Amino acid sequence: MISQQDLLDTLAQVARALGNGHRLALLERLAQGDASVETLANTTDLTVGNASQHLQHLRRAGLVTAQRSGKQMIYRLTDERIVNLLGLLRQVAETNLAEMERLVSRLFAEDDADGVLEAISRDELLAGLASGEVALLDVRPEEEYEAGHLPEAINIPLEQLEDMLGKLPRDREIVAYCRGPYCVLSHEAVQRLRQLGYRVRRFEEGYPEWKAAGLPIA
Amino acid sequence: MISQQDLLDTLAQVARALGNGHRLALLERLAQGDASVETLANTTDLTVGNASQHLQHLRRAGLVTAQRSGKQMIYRLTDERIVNLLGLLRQVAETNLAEMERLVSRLFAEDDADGVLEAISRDELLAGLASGEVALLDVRPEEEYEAGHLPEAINIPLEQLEDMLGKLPRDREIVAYCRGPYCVLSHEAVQRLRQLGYRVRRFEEGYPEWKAAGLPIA
DNA sequence: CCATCATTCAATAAAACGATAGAATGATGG
DNA sequence: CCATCATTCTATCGTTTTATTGAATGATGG
Repeated sequence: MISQQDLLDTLAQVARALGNGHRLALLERLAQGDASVETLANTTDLTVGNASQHLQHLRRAGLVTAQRSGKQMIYRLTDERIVNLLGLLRQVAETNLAEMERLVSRLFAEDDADGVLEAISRDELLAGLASGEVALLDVRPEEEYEAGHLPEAINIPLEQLEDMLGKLPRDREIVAYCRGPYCVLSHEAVQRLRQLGYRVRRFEEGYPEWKAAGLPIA
Repeated sequence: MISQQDLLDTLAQVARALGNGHRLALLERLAQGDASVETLANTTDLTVGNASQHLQHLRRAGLVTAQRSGKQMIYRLTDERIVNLLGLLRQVAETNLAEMERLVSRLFAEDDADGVLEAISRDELLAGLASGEVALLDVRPEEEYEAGHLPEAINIPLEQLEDMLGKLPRDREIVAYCRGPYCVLSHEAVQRLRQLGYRVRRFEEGYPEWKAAGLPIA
């Protein structure tokens, strides 16, 4: 006989798959685009063997799928909603766990005592784009930009920021985005561009959240 | 120095708190309304000590809060969004984990070979209520009904179903609901009422989801 | 078919988790 | 203040999870 508890136990398996920082890092990386085990291992600072093991765990939980392409295994998220799930988990954690707020503020707000770096919300960004008052800047590595980006976004990887200033408009406010709410690339870019006199803010989300919301991508 | 990984590790702690069937059962019970440790232990088939331990775990993760009331500790969900989080987890699991689908169908669909018991969605229900074509039936125990229920819902606990048929209208379709998608009470009620000739369907969600969506409650 | 490369599997040890039983704490009513 | 009740804490043991290591598998190009 089947009870409701069996369902909850199975549900718990899925939640347990999310219950490891390394696996969350793998999922966040996969939200940028499909990748091989080696790529995933490199971008998450794991050994290949360890990454493989965590990916199997995620696969058993139905969160990722794997497909062979030549010598490599290419992993991908099974479902766009996983990004929504992570986003909601993040929101709940930030609201209700003091430790979380402490970490977030230490990661981001240290150089922002006056709050001028306040991030721009999705709705504000959509309005700014519609009115043509905002130019979008993608500061992720070129590879991730190529795998998908917000419409009309200019790509300047953070390392090359000062070398490619010519691509940035001076007549509009710039909104920088990167991998997601916890990615520091856009935060760093905003600080450096402000020093140079640009009018620039950070988008509070990133490419994966934009895509998971069903908004158009390029 | 703080890294993004520290944030993900903290986030993983919260996810790990969801990674146990008993704790999910406790959260589902709390979604019906606040409750004492003893009540929670009884409704989830745990010993009091064990329930207490799991509740501490949930509290450390920021998912529940406790407040003393006389001799008892009353626990509650810290955040309505936790219901949304569980709902999204459920959706992702059902879509991507074959095991999950198998369990759900074995729990519900055994006596429903012809699919006539198909559940009604939230949008359909709202339309039916607006047009007055639908009467709502809450088949949870009276105590949970009293703690909160959908507007205009009639309460007939499942055990007393046949004794209180007089409260049910004959001129409208009846929609039965209970604790949530995995709760079997409304499913059972629909089967028994159909045998008696009533026009009745099951609401595919439950009271907590309705409340978490910000819809009006009584 | 062989050498190579990417990935997975298998075995191990350390750490974390989960259930239980019994002691300790904290509030209540006499 | 004492007895009682609800809950939490402590200690223990068996199970599960995690990282590491090295061997095995599977596809590729010569």
